[in-house]
Amino acid sequence: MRLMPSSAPPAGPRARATAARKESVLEAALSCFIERGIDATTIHDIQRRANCSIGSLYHHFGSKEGIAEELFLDGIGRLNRGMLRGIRRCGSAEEGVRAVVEYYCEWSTRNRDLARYLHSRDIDFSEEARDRLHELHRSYIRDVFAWFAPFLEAGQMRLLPEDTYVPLISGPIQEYVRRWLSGHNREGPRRVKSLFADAAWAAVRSR
Amino acid sequence: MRLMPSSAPPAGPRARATAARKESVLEAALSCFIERGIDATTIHDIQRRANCSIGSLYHHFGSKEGIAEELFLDGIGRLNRGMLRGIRRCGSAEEGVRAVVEYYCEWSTRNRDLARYLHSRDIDFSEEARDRLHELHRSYIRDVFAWFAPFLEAGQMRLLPEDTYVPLISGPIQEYVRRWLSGHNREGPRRVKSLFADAAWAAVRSR
DNA sequence: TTTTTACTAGAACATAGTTCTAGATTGCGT
DNA sequence: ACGCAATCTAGAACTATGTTCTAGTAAAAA
Repeated sequence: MRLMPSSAPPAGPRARATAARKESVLEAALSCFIERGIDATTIHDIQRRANCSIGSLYHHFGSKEGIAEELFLDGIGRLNRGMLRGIRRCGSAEEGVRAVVEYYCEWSTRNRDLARYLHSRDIDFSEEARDRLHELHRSYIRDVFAWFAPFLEAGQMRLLPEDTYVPLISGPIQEYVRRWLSGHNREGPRRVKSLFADAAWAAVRSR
Repeated sequence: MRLMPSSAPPAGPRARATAARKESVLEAALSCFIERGIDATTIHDIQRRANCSIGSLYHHFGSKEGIAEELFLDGIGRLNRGMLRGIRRCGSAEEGVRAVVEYYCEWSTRNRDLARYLHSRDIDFSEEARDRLHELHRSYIRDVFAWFAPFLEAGQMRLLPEDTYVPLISGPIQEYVRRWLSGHNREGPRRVKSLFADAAWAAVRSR
């Protein structure tokens, strides 16, 4: 039995081609979903735009819903990883909290379509996808809290119920971005970034 | 030509029956959507549960999407009206802000299914439904701001970009509730209600 | 080279949203 | 009371689309 590097980019040319194919399908799906809506997008639309066959789609994703779920989970994964990198560059709790808000602004502006899609969280995900999502979220939260823990213990931040930090810190900016993406607000998030960063820090810093 | 009271409950027994039928369809649709997801719910499911015919469904709502949109808009309407009633009972800016947070907690707890559905905002709405939603939202915001205006002018609240008040005040509690409804948080919002009310007021009161 | 696995292809199928025509019911004017 | 018009209901027929299935191809393993 031969061991493979588990997380690094897989070596073989076959595996590489597969990954590229899946990637191109997700890209095609995203642009269709944004353009016409999820329901109105047919498998054939995706297939045409991704230049692949029906069989290929079903081989890799199992169903249309499978594509939608993968796109969602993949997007959340990217966002979380980027966020963590941003946080880990910081040297204080305040910097960390502000980084969360500011990174979210930047990321949503740079990845508008994906951000828009991630805000359209459906009831429609399968049990399995929901579980994967929860697991993804839990491990992300674990990492984030691990980073903040020392600052919490050092008394830089208030002690609050665990579940309230995320809403307090990123609730406002998420809501702002959501409104912006769906056309309610004129101004993009960059203009109000520091205002929301201030508010986030004020909500969790110790008094 | 006979004038009708425009918003009051329509008089005729026919109109009453129609309203009841539509209501029962929306109720049936909601329970199906929550139980099986929107996509997995068939028109026939709704029809069976609402005890009506296919023809009737299409006569009143035009399409499955039409039902979903109506349910959404109707829900938002209820929530907004209740919220406004709550706000208008208040006598100060602080009371008003706290009322927003607290009412949202109460309403979401009492109307879990509907709240859950309202959080599943789709990309899939039609242009028309999106317009109606924006109009609904604009008129709600107008009313809320009209109530807060005197307090703002009296200097009880900070002067901020218009689009930021809603996210600052209700962003955190909305995010908390969303997480709770989709199973991330154990505790319902009632326990953390006053914590979020404090934070909301702190974010917008003048310093 | 042979064998096995991973992948692609697209025609055939089945399911579920929608349309359409006919008919029932209600309210109103006469 | 009666009939006309409008509103509403019914469900079979139709169509669009998600999915399955069988066959075939290319790449890795033995």
